[in-house]
Amino acid sequence: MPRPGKSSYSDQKPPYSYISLTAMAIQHSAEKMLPLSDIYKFIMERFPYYREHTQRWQNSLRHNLSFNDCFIKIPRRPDQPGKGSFWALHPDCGDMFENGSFLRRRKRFKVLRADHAHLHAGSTKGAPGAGPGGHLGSVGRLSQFPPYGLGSAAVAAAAAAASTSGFKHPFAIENIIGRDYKGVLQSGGLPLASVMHHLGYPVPGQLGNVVSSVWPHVGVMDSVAAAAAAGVPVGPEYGAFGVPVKALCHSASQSLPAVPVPIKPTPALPPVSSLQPALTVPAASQQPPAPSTVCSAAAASPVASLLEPTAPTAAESKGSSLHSVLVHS
DNA sequence: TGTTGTTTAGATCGCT
DNA sequence: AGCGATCTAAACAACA
Repeated sequence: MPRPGKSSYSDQKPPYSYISLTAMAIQHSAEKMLPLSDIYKFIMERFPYYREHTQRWQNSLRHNLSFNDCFIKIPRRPDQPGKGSFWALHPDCGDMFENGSFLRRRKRFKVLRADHAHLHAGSTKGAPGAGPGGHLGSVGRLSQFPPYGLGSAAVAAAAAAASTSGFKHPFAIENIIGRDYKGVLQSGGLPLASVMHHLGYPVPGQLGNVVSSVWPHVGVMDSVAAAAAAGVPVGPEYGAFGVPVKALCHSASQSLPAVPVPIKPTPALPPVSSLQPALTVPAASQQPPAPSTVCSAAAASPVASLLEPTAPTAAESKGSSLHSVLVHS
């Protein structure tokens, strides 16, 4: 896999995997979810390399969407007619990339299910031979979200939370598309606040307060300096692909975000301090206390709560015992 | 009919 | 060498 060098990406393949590119596109969107066609558009707009051989890479990209548990499919709302579903990032997948870098995944993201019997009983199209051994993905993911309402909103909220989790690497999404990311925060377009409000969370009136109080660990620094500090070659060519001069990153002194992520959405939230233990990385994950701990906390997000429907139907019960983990290699 | 989504299979590459 | 991640190709079904 080529690494960023001095030449432009315009004539060579970007060093990002399809998973990374897709994640970028989704993260870049205001709603933190995109239809397939918009994912195509995002990639083609930013990476001229992908303006050719579209059939090849788009097929691969679709394969990745279906295959990888880090992507969740969200049905369209009735008032949003169109082709295909929306795709979002699984709330837990923010910790998927090594040091937040989109150049490399540090571990595979998988959704594990305690009750594998449902895998066999609840299969949709039958797909003979497509047993659970190879692909836990499609049936184990969040395809059972309701086509409208809380599901999509919660996904957006969790995705937004995940996007602010702990990425600090110069190739993290904030640094790649940081200008827009930052703009969303500052322009009031952050879906998290509105969605949290929708879910009944207390939302500060001023978004600036949100940024400063909800993400006090978020600072602004020069991405080039960050890259240099990380020992990553940096060249001016990144500007062509939206890498900002100033990008968000996290200070080392802060490891936990103050985003309240209760197990289930409740009108009255417990004090953040009481939530802190739940926000820490589970011991089983054996992850260092990296700034990305919120990614694990996202497991307790509204999205995660949706994985446990209160009154599951036969189909919905496929996700009733679903939980996600980051599989360490 | 074209797009979207799923699945299978094989190849390549990097890491241990 | 073995394994996992990724890429590529292909077939097929469902849907707008």
